[in-house]
Amino acid sequence: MKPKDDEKLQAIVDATFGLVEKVGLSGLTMADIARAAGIATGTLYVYYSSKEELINDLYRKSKTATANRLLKGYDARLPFRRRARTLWRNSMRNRLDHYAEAIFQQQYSNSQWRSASNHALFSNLMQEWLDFLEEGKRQEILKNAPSSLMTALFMGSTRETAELIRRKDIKSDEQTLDIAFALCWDAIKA
Amino acid sequence: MKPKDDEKLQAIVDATFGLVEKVGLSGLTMADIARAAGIATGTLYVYYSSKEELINDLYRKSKTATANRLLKGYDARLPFRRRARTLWRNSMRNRLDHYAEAIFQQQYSNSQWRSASNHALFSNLMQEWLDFLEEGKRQEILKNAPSSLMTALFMGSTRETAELIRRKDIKSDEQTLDIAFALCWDAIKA
Amino acid sequence: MKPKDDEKLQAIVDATFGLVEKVGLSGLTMADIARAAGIATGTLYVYYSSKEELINDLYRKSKTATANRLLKGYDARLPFRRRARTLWRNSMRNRLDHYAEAIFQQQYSNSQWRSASNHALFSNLMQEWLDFLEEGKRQEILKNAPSSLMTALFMGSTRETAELIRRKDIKSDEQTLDIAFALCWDAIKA
Amino acid sequence: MKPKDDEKLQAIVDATFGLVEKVGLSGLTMADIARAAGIATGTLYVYYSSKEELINDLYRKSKTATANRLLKGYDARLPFRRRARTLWRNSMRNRLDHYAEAIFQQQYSNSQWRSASNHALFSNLMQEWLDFLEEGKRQEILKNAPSSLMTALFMGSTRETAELIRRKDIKSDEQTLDIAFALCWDAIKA
DNA sequence: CATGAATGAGCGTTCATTCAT
DNA sequence: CATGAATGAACGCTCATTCAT
Repeated sequence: MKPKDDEKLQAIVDATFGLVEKVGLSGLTMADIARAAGIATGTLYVYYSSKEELINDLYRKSKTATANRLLKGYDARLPFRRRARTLWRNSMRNRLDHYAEAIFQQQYSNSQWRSASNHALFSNLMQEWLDFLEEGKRQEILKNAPSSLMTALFMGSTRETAELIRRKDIKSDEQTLDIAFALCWDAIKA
Repeated sequence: MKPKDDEKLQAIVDATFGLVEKVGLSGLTMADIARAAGIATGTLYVYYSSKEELINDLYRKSKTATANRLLKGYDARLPFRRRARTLWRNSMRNRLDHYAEAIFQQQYSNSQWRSASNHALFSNLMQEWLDFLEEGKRQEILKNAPSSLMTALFMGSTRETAELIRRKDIKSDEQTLDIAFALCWDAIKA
Repeated sequence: MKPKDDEKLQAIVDATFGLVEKVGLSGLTMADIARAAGIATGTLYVYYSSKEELINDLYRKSKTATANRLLKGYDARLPFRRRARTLWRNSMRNRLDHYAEAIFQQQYSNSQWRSASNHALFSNLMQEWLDFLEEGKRQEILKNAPSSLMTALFMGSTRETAELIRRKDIKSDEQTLDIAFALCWDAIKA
Repeated sequence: MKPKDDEKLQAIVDATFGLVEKVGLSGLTMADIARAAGIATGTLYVYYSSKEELINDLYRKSKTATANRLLKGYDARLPFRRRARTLWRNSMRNRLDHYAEAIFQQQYSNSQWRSASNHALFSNLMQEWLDFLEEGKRQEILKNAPSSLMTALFMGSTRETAELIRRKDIKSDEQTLDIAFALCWDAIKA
């Protein structure tokens, strides 16, 4: 008996992220994914029963991986601003180091594939972030504003900073990043 | 593009925006557009030589209309914060009142249709905005930060506020909007 | 403007009957039909929105044509046995002259495509036949047996006789056909 | 065919008949058969080298079993009409008690799988039936008509009667069955 | 100009069959 | 022998584009 091959599954995942970066989520075809993964089209259906399942599973995998990366080095016992900085740096590095995944997540959110179950998943993953915001508000370190606005500001900042670095419009040295974060911090602090 | 019949051209434009709101940019088909505009598919090709041209022209039209709406009531002789407030309110109202266009612009930016010429167009239209930011920085009213970050913060704020109103998560009375704008203003002011 | 082409529609119908005779109903493919009809696969969908619609419409067309052929020369004022003979001969000739249609109808009845609406249609077409049987029973010319059994005997007789002629197991001269019909008549007469 | 494991072979046969009843002959897939039989798809190919072989073998098995059931209780020394009645009852019961097989045989006859060798097989199995008809004709108990017509009448009668009972259109008591058989008998008797 | 029938490459998916384990 | 992952041709169907009318 030949068991399902983890290498092939990983090849499918990698191929799909790579293709989304090149042709966009709506330009994805099962044939292209199979070709890029080095397998036959039919083999795709051994691992995923439909294109929808494949894309939703990829979103789940990607969200989980992103969450882990965002929380890397995060320690609730550290000073609040230091924790904010860690989250900000992690978020920005994640966008730079896993650009294809970031593109995928963004396009997925506006796509026909968005599913309710994955939206709930998103909520779970973001719970720690929302708790973080609430703690900041309680301690009057952060402004008492709707979390959605705070999140938009924070994410907008990391996204645009990463984009500027990608385009080599700004350098990615310590000093520049400190300034960029400082702006974001001033925006949300009380 | 040969605008032989302005009424038909307008029907195509309106039909396309309406369809994007319903089925998304990637769900658009030329047949659907023609049907919604009340013409034959072949006639579409009298006005636009391809789907790509149609979509790019729509993006241009939409961007121009948006720019005009954003600058409505804007007067360079008014106090700076008052001008910022006008731009912020215009931006938010634009998202609420022309939701289909907002959806279209957002999906266009992540799509296979994005063209370099239209990206440049964006810069032209936004020149006034960038001048506005530069003036604020010069007068030390705004932080001296990259304009892209400022723009991200400003747009993130109007987008999320509009979204909260759409979902009826917050009311749209004067007081609430004043608070929402105040947050944004604190974010960018020096 | 180019209107839908009756010739093409007829080509589709003819091609499909011909293919069913060769490869069976379950062996039908849209690509084969298009090829045999001399058109592109996409064109098939101008005339029928799905394979199901095509097959159901063909069944309807075929049943109507069959009904007309069966009733050809039938006159309610003629003697009963003479009318029975007319129906029997028509049924048998129909099977010989339109063999592909007969095959199609038979396979359709046992297939996944059978639809309720077409079953009702069948009832309408057969009403005259059932009335005929009832009249015979009332006049005590026919046995007072369930119509389904009478129909099975009658159709079985015409089907098998036609089949024997097709295989050249028997001749199709007047005398032979008279005997074959006489057997059927003895079977159902009172 | 290598019957390495009779239990598995029987499981395949049972599974296939069961599936044909549910999804029809053209809806059969090797994967479904294997799943229903509790084995792997590859194992199917140990017992049958192709789908065609499987189906043809099933047809052979089914025909043999049917023949045995039809001849059950048949004794050449009994009176002719009594023997006819036994054959008629056996045929009808067979259709009711082994409906899946009856469906299979009927669909097989109109399918792409029909093979010449199995058609010959049919003749062998039916030899006794044909001898029976010839004996009846010789003794001038039966009409001197082509056996194919007699067979069609006889089978049509049992098939339709069984179908009426299945649909609960008629009862299956002794009296009703006696009448149904009487009709058939009148049809073929001299 | 306007029409909509015609086109055919390409889509997501299925499935009989093979073969490494 | 038994397994089930792997294969790829073929399926029904879609759709941007063309073109005869």
